[in-house]
Amino acid sequence: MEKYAKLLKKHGIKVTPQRLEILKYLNENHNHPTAFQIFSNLKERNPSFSKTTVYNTLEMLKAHKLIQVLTISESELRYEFDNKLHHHFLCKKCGKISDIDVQCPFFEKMLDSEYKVEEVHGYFKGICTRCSKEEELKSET
Amino acid sequence: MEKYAKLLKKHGIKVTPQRLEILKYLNENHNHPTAFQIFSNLKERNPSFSKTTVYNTLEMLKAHKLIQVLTISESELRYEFDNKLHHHFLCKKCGKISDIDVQCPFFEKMLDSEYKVEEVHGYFKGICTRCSKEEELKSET
DNA sequence: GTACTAAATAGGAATCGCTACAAAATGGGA
DNA sequence: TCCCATTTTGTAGCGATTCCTATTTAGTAC
Ligand SMILES: [Mn+2]
Ligand SMILES: [Mn+2]
Ligand SMILES: [Zn+2]
Ligand SMILES: [Zn+2]
Repeated sequence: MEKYAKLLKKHGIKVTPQRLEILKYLNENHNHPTAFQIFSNLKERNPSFSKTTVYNTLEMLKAHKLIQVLTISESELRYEFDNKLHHHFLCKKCGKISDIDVQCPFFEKMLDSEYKVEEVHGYFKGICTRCSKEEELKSET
Repeated sequence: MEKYAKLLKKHGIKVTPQRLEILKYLNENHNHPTAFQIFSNLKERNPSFSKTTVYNTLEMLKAHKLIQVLTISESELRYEFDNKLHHHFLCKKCGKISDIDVQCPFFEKMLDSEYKVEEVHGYFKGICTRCSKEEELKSET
């Protein structure tokens, strides 16, 4: 827990129990959770945990580039602690988001372009392995 | 207008005035509009134009892969008629979305992978040229 | 330890993009 | 023309996010 406190201090962010909990949750859950998933999980242990605090904290962590916000879903934002460059795959059937370990080769070029690039997102969408197999089984009957 | 009708017929979609209007609007406005922008523009000429029709039609066009849905914004979906592979840049200041004419080099590889890829999205986010210059001018005062 | 103060949190209301639903309109075929 | 399936419309509803304000917390000075 001390490492999260250090991280926050390093960025000049005041350390609070709620912020530590959110950081810990993101670090231990690499499934790109929604704000609501974070909220409801933390609320279980601390019933007074507030939804607003989750949104405020995520906003602040994002501003300090400590977390990444994914707009891969059409209906809600997904968050992740890991902020090194990688792509994502969204299964349209089960909703699972997987990491794809490649880096955009245009990133460097874009840095030299007329645009001031701050974020790079690579999203693939389709059907995941598990769901594809399930579909095959169904069609065989 | 006849070309839109042909396009719809080719895909087995029944031709209606509303669908033609939406296709025409998307073809003539390459600024990746929101559903609401489409709706309010078409409503000006035809006051009974319905929001639901816009969403239904966009959903149908998307299902037939006639249009692309962009999840680049954090708050709303953007639509475009052009469905050939290209990337996008979102300016966080003015909200403008620009086309970046590159193709994801991982697309082919992903097609051979365990995933069944149906969509590829490449998003860059930051500050556009115009907004960067405006910022410079401000700081010079 | 107490008092003061600014920042953070909690809880609820409000907003907004999108969807669901049912009634009315449309339009092609008998 | 009449029928019936499809489409459109208008409204209500939903869910993710934001806004607002009272309360709590935590740091500082006395
Ligand atoms: Mn990831
Ligand atoms: Mn485009
Ligand atoms: Zn799946
Ligand atoms: Zn801009």
